Amino acid sequence: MPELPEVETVRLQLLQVLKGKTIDWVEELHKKTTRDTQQFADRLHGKQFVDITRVGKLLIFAFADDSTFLLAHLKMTGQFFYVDHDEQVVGGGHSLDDKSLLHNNWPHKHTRTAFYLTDGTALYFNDMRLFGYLKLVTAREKDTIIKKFGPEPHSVEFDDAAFIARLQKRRVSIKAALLDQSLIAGLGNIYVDETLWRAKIAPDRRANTLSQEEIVSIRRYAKKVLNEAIGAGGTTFRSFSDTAGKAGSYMKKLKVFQKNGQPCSRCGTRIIKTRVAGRGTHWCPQCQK
DNA sequence: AATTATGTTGCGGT
DNA sequence: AACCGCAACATAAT
Repeated sequence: MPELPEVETVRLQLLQVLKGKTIDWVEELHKKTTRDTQQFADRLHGKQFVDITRVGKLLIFAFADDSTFLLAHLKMTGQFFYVDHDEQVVGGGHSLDDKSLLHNNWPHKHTRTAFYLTDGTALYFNDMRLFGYLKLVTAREKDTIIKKFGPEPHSVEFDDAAFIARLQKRRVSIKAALLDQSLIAGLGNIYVDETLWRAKIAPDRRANTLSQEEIVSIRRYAKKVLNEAIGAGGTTFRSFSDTAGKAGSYMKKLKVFQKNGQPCSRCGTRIIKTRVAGRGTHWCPQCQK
């Protein structure tokens, strides 16, 4: 599920409900999720949420005690759910009529970590495939990790010239390059395919064969696609909605992802699905060159 | 029923 | 530094 727009959607939802709340105790239902952190539960007792930020697809929780930060990566199947007294659920990737999400059914099969708050509400981290992680770090460790990320496409610090220079040293496909979070942060499989269709670039082009104009165009459309997807509350191709019932609507705007066999909306040629950079890749063989 | 695919990244080896 | 393949894991679809 989550690329930058989905993680941003989760961030905004969680910030609304968690800000100012204090953790009473933490239950680790599967140790792998917190594998890198000793005394995970003990260290979070009494911590008060003050902010949630995001770098690429990584969520960063800040507390009133700024000696400690909680990093959360959803990877493929991580989801946060916040359950309040009225059994209203906030999170990602669930359908509203799923009765297993009622308060008295938590934690459930895929809940890996549960945060019980002092006001009686709870935050649950579910992760079916166990790739995601929760990790406690110091401010210094957090900064070291953040430095490894490239700029996000919409960032004011994004330097087109530096991006061009780095891409022109890469002999891998442009698809592989755009998935590399150290070059440009936030794109995943869906939004790379969508960006390249809009920029009219074939995903298997070697990065170092792109012109400066083409690279600038990629950045422009990456920014546009991500911003539109954030505005739509993200994309998911399984049932998805948030408590307001509007999240996940970017699905309707997809041009190529999971559209194989359907006519390209620009030229009518059938969209194909091939394997590029080891990933299922959707594109128009006619208008992407 | 076995094989294949799935939204992400990190590692080890070249 | 860049790159490639594979690994982590669970489940649904073919």
